[in-house]
Amino acid sequence: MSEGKDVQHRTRVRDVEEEETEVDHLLAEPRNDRVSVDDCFRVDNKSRDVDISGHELYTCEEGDNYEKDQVKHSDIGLDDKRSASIGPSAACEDYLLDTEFVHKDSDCEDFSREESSSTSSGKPRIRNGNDHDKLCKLHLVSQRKCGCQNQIKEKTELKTPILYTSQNRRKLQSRLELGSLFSTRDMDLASFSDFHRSSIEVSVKSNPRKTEQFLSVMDLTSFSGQHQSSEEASLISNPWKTKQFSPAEKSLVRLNGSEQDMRVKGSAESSIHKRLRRPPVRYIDEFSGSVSLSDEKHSASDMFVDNLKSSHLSQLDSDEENDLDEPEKVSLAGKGSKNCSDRRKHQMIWTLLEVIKLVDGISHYGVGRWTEIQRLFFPTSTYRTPVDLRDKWRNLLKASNAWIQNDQEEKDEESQKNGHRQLQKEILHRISELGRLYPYPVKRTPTHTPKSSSRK
DNA sequence: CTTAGGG
DNA sequence: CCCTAAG
Repeated sequence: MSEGKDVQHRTRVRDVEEEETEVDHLLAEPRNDRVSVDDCFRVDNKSRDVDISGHELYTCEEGDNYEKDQVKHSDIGLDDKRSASIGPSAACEDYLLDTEFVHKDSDCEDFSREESSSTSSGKPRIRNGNDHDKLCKLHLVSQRKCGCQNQIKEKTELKTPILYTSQNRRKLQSRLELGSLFSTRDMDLASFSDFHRSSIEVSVKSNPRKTEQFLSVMDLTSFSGQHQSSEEASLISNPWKTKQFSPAEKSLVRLNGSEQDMRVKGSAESSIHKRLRRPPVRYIDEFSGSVSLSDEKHSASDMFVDNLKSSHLSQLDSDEENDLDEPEKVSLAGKGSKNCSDRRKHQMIWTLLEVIKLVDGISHYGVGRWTEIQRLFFPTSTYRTPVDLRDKWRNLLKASNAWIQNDQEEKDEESQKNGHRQLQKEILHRISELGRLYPYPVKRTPTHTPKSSSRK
C-alpha cells in the first residue's frame, strides 16, 4: 500500500514540477539555484531574513563585499530578474573568517570568484601562488606537522574535486584541515553523511569552538537519505522543535522560517526542510499526537511526513521553485478533525509562492478574470479553483489594508513574535496598489471613483 | 461555465 | 473554504 501511495505522491509531485516549469518565466520568485549545502553553514554568522518576495535582507555586522550585490535586489522591485544567488563562496569565507587563521586574500577568494562565474560545475581552485608561510600556518593550526612535501602534494590535490572514498579519506581530511571544510561541494554529497563524522573530528581538532555549532548544524541537516534519522522526521513534522536547539541553528531556523529553500544541486537529497511557518493548530495537534517516528504510515501525519520526504527527493532536481508548496502535494484533510466547522474542510495553506503567483496574475490580467489567471499561473493544480483565487485575493486585500493602516513595523515585529506569517512590504504594497486599481467589489464605474479604495 | 457575493 | 445566485 505504501507503493501505491508513493506512486500517487510522485505523480502529484510531478504535477507540481510541471506547473513550476510552466510558469517559470512568470514567477516573481527568487531563483536560488546555486544555493548549496554550504549555505547552511554560513548562516550562523549573518542573520539572514527573507521577505515575502524572497529577497534576502541582510543584517550583517561585517561589511562583506559579496553581499552588496545581493542586497541590491531588495531595491529592484518585483521584477523577475531576481536571481539573488548565494554562492558557496560565502560559506567558505565565513568559515575561514571564523577560523582565525585565514585572511581575506586566502584560498577562499578563488572559490568565490570561481563560483560567481560558473554555475554548478565550478571546481574549486587553490591559488598556486600560495606562499609557504600560509600553508605552514594552516598546518600549525590543524596541529599537523609541517612537511613541505606534503603541502605541495596537497596543493595539487586541492585542484580537483575529491570523491569521498575510504582511500580518499585522508585527502579530504587534510583538505579540511586546510580550512576548506565548507566547500563541501567538492565532494560527492552522497558520501557526505559518512564523511561528516570524520569531518567533525577534524574540525574538532582544528577549531573546537566552532565545532560545537558545526555539530549542531550537522544534526539538523543530515545530508544523506540513508541517514534520515528519526530526528529529522520529527523535524519535518514539527520543525519548531528546532527552536530548542542551540545557537547555531537559530539562524538556520530563521532561514527556514523565512521559507528559504536550501537545495543541494546535483545531489540526491538535501533534507533541509523549508517551511517553518506554523501550520494551523489542528495540524499541529494531529502531528504532536500521533507522530511516533516509526515506520507506520497510517495516520495522516505520517503520510504528511512521507510526502514531504518524497517531495524533497524529487524536487531537488528542478532548479526552480524556491518555496516549496507543500499544500500542493499534501492533502491535509485526512482526518475529520476536531470541532472545526464543516467548511474549511480541505483548507490548504496558501504559500508565499502561490500568493506571489496570484498577485502576478492579477497584475497581469486584472481582477475578475480568475479563470485566466488560474489557467496561466496555476496550470496543473487541481485545487486553487478560480473561486479560490478570488477568495484569496479578497483576503489579501483585506489583510493588506489592515496592515497598511496599522503601523507596518509594529505589526511586523508582533507577528514575527507570534510566529505569524507576515507579508512583507513589497508584496503588500503591490497588493494595495492593485487593490486601488481594482477595488474588490468590482466597481468599474467610470463616473465615480470607487469608495472602497480608501487611501491609506 | 464563470463570476460575485455572502456565510 | 463552501454555497448560491446571476450573467
